[in-house]
Amino acid sequence: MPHDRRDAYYHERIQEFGPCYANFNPLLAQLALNFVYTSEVFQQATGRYMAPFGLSKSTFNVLMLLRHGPEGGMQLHELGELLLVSRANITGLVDHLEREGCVNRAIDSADRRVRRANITKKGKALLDEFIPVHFGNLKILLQDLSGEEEKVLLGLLRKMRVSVAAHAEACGAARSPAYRTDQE
Amino acid sequence: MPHDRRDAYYHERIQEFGPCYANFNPLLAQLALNFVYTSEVFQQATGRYMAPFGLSKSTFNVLMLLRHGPEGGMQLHELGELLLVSRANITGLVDHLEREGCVNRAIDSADRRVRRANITKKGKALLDEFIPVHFGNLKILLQDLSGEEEKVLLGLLRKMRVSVAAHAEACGAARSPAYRTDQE
DNA sequence: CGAAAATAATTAGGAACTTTACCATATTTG
DNA sequence: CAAATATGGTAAAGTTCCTAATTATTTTCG
Repeated sequence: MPHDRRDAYYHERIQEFGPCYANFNPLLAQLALNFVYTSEVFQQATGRYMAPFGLSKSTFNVLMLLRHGPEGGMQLHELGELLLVSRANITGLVDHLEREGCVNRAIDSADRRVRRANITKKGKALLDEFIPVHFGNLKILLQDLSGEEEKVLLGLLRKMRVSVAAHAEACGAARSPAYRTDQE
Repeated sequence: MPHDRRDAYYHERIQEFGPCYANFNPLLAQLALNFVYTSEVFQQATGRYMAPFGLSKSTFNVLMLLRHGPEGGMQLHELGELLLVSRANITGLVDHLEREGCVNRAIDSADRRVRRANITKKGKALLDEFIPVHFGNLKILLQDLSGEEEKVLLGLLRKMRVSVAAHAEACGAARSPAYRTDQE
């Protein structure tokens, strides 16, 4: 079943080795290891062609949310919640994007504590330039999956995420720590 | 289809917004965004309960490879290749694990350039303690997926990884940069 | 109303991970 | 043996992320 060396190391011995443990479930074990591994491979490949555009996974996420999110921009606070990072971190990310002119901050007229981050023309132009490259590369990278497989994978990823999010509290892994520490 | 706000933002407008772009494929776009998002949620949840054991995604990967990898340990160089990180990075990771007594380095008797990293008793004991917790938590986190779904997901993740790895070169995202810079 | 609590964002300080570039040592090759 | 190659390590730097403390603003409620 495995197709490369790292997967093979995990696979070969986990079957005989696992049963010593309580809670052992070889399928879950393989799934977790392969999920992390696949995400490393995928994000390394995409990161490689993002870098020349001055984008990283995080800054791309911010720009995509601002572009596809609600009109009028988003509160930094809200961005942080969606991206699962602390407010301190989102401040830094927006600083970075602001320095490059892709985003601006505006004080919310209704609540002056709030800063709304908006994507600028330059930010949109950057996405306009990057996204076709991204889509083209995704088509290449994922070419061995059929459309049907992509659809199934997308559905399972969503289901997995919802499950993990719903049950994270049950294993002491509730929410972003940034929102835990303040609130109790 | 989407089950949360971040996914919804992407989903709602990408359909109408995407067609402006060359290469647009809404399925691939959703797949990429959801893959990254799911991996953030999953790794945040697992990271939360790993931390008290002094483990991170990277150090856990190293220990798992040393435990399940070949007898006699692995070359640092080989570890780096498997984990897709530079030699400088693997040096640091092994330093860290060595400081904590979970790993030791031994000079290879056949080739004295080579250091072999081995997992120690303490490292094994740490895994012995952590893995049952990990498996228990995985069972909780992924409880909304059926066994069949887990099997399908595992298969698709492997297929996706092989595809990405095979075609990474075709979009200028060949190998770990560490192995590119030195070798040409 | 006005004091206390809550909320939004920032700053400061620091840890972890990662990279590139360079260096030291050991091996292989011609 | 000299040159090229291979393995590891060190140094400097950047990114991402965190916690804790601070500032400004708004909300709550006695």
